[in-house]
Amino acid sequence: MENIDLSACPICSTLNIENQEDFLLDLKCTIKAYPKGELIVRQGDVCDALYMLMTGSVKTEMITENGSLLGIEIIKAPRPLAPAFLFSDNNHFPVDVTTLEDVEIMRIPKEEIMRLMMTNPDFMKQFLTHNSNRTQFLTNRLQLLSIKTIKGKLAHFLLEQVIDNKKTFVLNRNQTELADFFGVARPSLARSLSEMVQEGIISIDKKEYTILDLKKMRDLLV
Amino acid sequence: MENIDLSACPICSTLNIENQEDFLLDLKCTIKAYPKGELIVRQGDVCDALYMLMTGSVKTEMITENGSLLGIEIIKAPRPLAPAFLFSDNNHFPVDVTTLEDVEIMRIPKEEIMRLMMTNPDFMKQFLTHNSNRTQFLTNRLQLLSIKTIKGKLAHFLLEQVIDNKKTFVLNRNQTELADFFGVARPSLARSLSEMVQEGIISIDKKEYTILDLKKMRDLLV
DNA sequence: ATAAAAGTGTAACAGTTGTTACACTGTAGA
DNA sequence: TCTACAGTGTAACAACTGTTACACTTTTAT
Repeated sequence: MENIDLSACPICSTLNIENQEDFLLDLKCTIKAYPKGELIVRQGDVCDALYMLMTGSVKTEMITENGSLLGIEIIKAPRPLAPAFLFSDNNHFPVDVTTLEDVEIMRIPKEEIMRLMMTNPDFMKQFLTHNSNRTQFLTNRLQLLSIKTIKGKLAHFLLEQVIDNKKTFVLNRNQTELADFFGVARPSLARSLSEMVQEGIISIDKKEYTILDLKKMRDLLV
Repeated sequence: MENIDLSACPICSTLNIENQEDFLLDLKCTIKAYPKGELIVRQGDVCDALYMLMTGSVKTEMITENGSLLGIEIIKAPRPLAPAFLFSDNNHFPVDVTTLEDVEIMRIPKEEIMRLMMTNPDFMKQFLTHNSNRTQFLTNRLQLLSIKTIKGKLAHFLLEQVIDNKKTFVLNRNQTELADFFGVARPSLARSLSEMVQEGIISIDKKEYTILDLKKMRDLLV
């Protein structure tokens, strides 16, 4: 807990370092630890406080009405969980949250967040920006899901991983998790992947993917 | 413009009526009118001001990379358009916005919104709540899209329209728009609808839908 | 009132994905 | 090191959706 680096947190980084000590002391909050592999929040749970992931990582997923899973994202500390839902009229968590390793979570009451925003304009701005970014993430997710073919989804997703023109990258999801993320069946995803390998579009080595043919890849989006 | 009822606006309703006059006079904003059927915002346009829909209605839709449409929502005045994106790091509109009738739109600079939030805690809270509600909407949209069968989507969507146990309701979308909303092909949607009618689950008269068999309807979600 | 446009019903067929099953491989823990 | 177990590759078949086409109806505009 002492070694938390608030400056890495997307909503707290503007708090002055000199204030950080006082900030943490003043803040009315509770910290709780959870072991690896535990379901810590259920879809539908009331969200009346900000849950800040201090250490470790978690995954969030949505259970659709037909019972199938939809992976949403993997969150690494430090970052707040579902900050947007703290203020919504229907303040319930939209996802299940499961720990991927041992984690610590700080629970900050809604009133405290309100107070912080009132007294600290930078915090408010950061909170807004972070929520906006989350919305953008969801919008992107929506776009991915609306692509109808699995190869199309793969192309969209893999092209997104290309940073600085580096065509080799490592994913943090295995095939099963990727299938959940896309909302498709695992064998179907495997089939599409192996076809893309056969067609010389990509190569795969464990979780390391390499894009071999950018043009063919882009064609999959059409 | 004079007959705008700010109290109906989800982010301005807490402004005192006595303030409303001054509020509108003080506010540095511009108002612009657009005719029906015009594309007024393109996906990707920079969003550096809050666009408040004052009169009329618009629809928003997303163009996926394969060129197909995905209808997002229909917005009626008064309501802000895409308020969440005003503060995101990548402040670009995620959707196309097209007018459904003659509209008036007020453009309020980002700085003005910041000022309002600083000076008016209620406004801030409302702004936050509204953005949270938008996120919830997107989450729900995500859930709808992740349902794999068209009948499943229809069941999810139609059951959502049942308010106060009233099993007859009027949709504000025609079949073509509904297909876009679901991200499916129009003839496919028509087929599913006519099958559901034949099976005695629903009846349809123009845009008026009646749920005849709740049990069968719920079974479609499994 | 009438023509043009938009929206709907329907069909045949192709294409893609889901389901289920099973063998195989890699990995982590005893 | 060995043993579970999770993860992967693959196949056959069923199920569902997309595509295309066209007739028909309703709405809109002149």
